[in-house]
Amino acid sequence: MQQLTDTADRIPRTERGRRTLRKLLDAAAAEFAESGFHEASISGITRRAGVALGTFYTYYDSKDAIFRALVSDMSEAVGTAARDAIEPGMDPLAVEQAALLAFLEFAAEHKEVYRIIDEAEFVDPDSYRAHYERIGDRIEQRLEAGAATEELRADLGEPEAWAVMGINVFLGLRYAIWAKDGDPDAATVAAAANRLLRNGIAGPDSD
Amino acid sequence: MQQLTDTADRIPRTERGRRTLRKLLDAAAAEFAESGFHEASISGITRRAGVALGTFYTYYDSKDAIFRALVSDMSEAVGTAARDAIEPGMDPLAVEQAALLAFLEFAAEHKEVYRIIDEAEFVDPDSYRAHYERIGDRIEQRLEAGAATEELRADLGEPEAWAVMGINVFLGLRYAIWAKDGDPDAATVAAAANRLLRNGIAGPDSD
DNA sequence: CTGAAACCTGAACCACCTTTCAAGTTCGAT
DNA sequence: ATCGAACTTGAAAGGTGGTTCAGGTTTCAG
Repeated sequence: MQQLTDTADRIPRTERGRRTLRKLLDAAAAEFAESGFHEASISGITRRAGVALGTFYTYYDSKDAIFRALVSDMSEAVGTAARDAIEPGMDPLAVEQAALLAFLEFAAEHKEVYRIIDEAEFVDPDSYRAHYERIGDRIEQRLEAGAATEELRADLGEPEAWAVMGINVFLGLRYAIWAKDGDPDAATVAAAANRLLRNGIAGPDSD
Repeated sequence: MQQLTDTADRIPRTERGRRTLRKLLDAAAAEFAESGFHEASISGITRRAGVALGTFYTYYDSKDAIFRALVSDMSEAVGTAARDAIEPGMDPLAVEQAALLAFLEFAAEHKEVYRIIDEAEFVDPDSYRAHYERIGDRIEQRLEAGAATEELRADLGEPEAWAVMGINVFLGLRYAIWAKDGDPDAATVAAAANRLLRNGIAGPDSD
């Protein structure tokens, strides 16, 4: 879409510039979350940020560019939230439970992140795919580490990692983004998912 | 967005009209799949369909309207594909495996369905949510039926249903939409998922 | 055959929004 | 204090594409 070395965003050299850049990013997050990428307008972003329209182009080359910057930020924030929840010494299943719980809480707290990353599927498909592949890889590594200590089955791989990721994302969608009155709380949901991982869903009469 | 009884699409009364409507729907599916909702243009749709621009408005009130019609069609097609895979007499875990396998094959065959339904999250959020809630409900019913015969655990509910749905959707994303050379085939993936449902992922040393 | 309804046509209208730019203001190193 | 660079401004250019509409063509029931 652009030249080779074009990273699209300019690094501000003064304090005022840094403040303006931050205001633009915050405003863009709010605007994209509220209106979606295409309904969002640059004039909407600059209005929220309290700067003139032209100022936008001092920092970003296009609407796409600021969206990409936002996706990259948020993708990292999601990863950080999950990683921070993991304490050394946890067994592999406890790790998965803690990661899911952290994710559910993060998603409830930052619904806009969910929406913006989802919309990247259409605005910036490469980042979208990279986001999920990165998370999938990380889960797969955790599963393999668990297999190495025989606390998890030995035959776990990419399909199981994507299955775990799917569980997490859909429970986030249902219980964080689409939360309803009377829903179980995040810890209860995470515990249910962990029971599934621990024992499966088969019953007493299962064979 | 419109009047009360406005269903937006007009039912053709002549044979020619029915042919034109079908051409428009097919063209719209192709156009939306290739370009996404916003990049897609009505003139692109009518060009593909081989009709004049104005003809579009004989059948649909807006770009949104034909998109909604498409989402509704496709949501139904996904449900049908899964349901047709289920044979009477299957035990509950075999049912889940068959449904997933059918879904993976359907998704690989109709990648455009995946994309269009996903994009409904932004173009027509109510349909998107309705789509997943309907599928979630159906899975939950299957789990409860399995619990009733004690072939599945008794404590399964909505969280487990959404977990199963998440597994299915993400395995579809990874192995149908983003298929790579050297990937396991659909049956292998479905079997891996079913092992997870059957036994969980815990290993010999798990407690 | 006939005529009214259904259907088709495509140029033009129009609203909206991204992006540019020339001119003015503020910052901060020296 | 000074001056060049950084930053800001907002009007207007330039494009795009959804939607309308008046007039022509086709269909099909009677």
